[in-house]
Amino acid sequence: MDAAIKEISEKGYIGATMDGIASNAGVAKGTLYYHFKTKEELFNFIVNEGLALVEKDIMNALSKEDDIINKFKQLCFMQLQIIYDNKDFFKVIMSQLWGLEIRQTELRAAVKRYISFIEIYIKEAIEEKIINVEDSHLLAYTFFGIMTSVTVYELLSNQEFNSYKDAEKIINYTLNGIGIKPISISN
Amino acid sequence: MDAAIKEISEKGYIGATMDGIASNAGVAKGTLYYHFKTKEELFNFIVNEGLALVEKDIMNALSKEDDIINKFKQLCFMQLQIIYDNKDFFKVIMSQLWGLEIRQTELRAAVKRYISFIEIYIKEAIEEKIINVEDSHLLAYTFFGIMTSVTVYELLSNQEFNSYKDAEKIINYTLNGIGIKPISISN
DNA sequence: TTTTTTATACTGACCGGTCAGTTCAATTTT
DNA sequence: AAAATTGAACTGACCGGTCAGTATAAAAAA
Repeated sequence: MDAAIKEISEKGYIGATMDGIASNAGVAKGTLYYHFKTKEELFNFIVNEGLALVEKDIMNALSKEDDIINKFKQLCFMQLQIIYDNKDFFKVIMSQLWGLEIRQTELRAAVKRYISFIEIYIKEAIEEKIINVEDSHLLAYTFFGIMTSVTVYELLSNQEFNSYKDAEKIINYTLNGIGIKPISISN
Repeated sequence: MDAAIKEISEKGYIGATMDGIASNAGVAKGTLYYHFKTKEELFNFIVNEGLALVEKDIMNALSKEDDIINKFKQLCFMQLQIIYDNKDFFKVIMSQLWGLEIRQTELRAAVKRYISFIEIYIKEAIEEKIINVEDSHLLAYTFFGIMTSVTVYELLSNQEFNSYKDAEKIINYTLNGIGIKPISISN
């Protein structure tokens, strides 16, 4: 699985070869086809398995926290931490999110499920009125965008993402914005 | 150019075929190779030309605005508008941003330039103290992440992005966050 | 105990299709 | 006349998927 994630994160789904994945994993190509019928099946397995693991991780950590504000802050922090710890996996997700191939449509469905999972916590925070936002759906996606920008940051900027200091900055930014009065452009 | 963007946004760089792009554009393959030496050259042209156009657009609009707060709000709005109007182009960018191929490294350099361009306006706002943020660099990337999440939103959520109403929400969110007191997790 | 069978995991050479890129004579545009 | 475009045929590298065969450990039969 690690070998496939690495290969696909570097070369994309089509660019990644089964030979490459196999040699990267230290097995023969035949072995890959013994376990997975097709390249696509291997890909789907990685995606679903990976996202499920992440969800489990988050659910586990948040169940221990019962103060809702802390729960939400913890959610932000974990999100950043998980993306930071699984950069290659998220590169695979991000690079394959677009496009019209079947595997991509399926990937989107999986990511959608994941974002809905995040949205649950946002809704919870809205109901308890600790968040002054009304559109939980749009916020969940914006939230996702912010969190993934970490991967972009480290990929483009030469600076390394400082897991703690930068996470704090981003979280505070998420919580309070940049501090300009609200606007109204639609009327 | 439109034909190539559409083809690549649907099938990815490798998945897109020169035959497909040609027939999509209503020209012969030979014509493509008359103008561009290789597929990669065509890709690079699209990326650089596209980003340059966007930059020009933004610079033009912002030069007409001299109040710095409005300038910044306008920047947010334009960013959303441009992404909304050029979804396919941004899909190409986002899908090709990751990975280690030469074209991808070059694409990253181009996007990096673009984000630096955005950062100029953020710095300006920081200097004028209309923004209570100190790390313009990190903010510029977060900013980029938020803006691109619009594309994700429309791709995953079934709802269509309502250009004005949703843009307002996102901008207000960008400006003021979700309204929780700042935290301090690093110490 | 020895032999045979079965199941599971793995191997890697090979085949067939795909596609970037080439070539070029003929046609159209400027 | 020169420049741009066409379209069709061709090449060759590359890669997903196949498959006959290997290894081996455990169970069943002798």
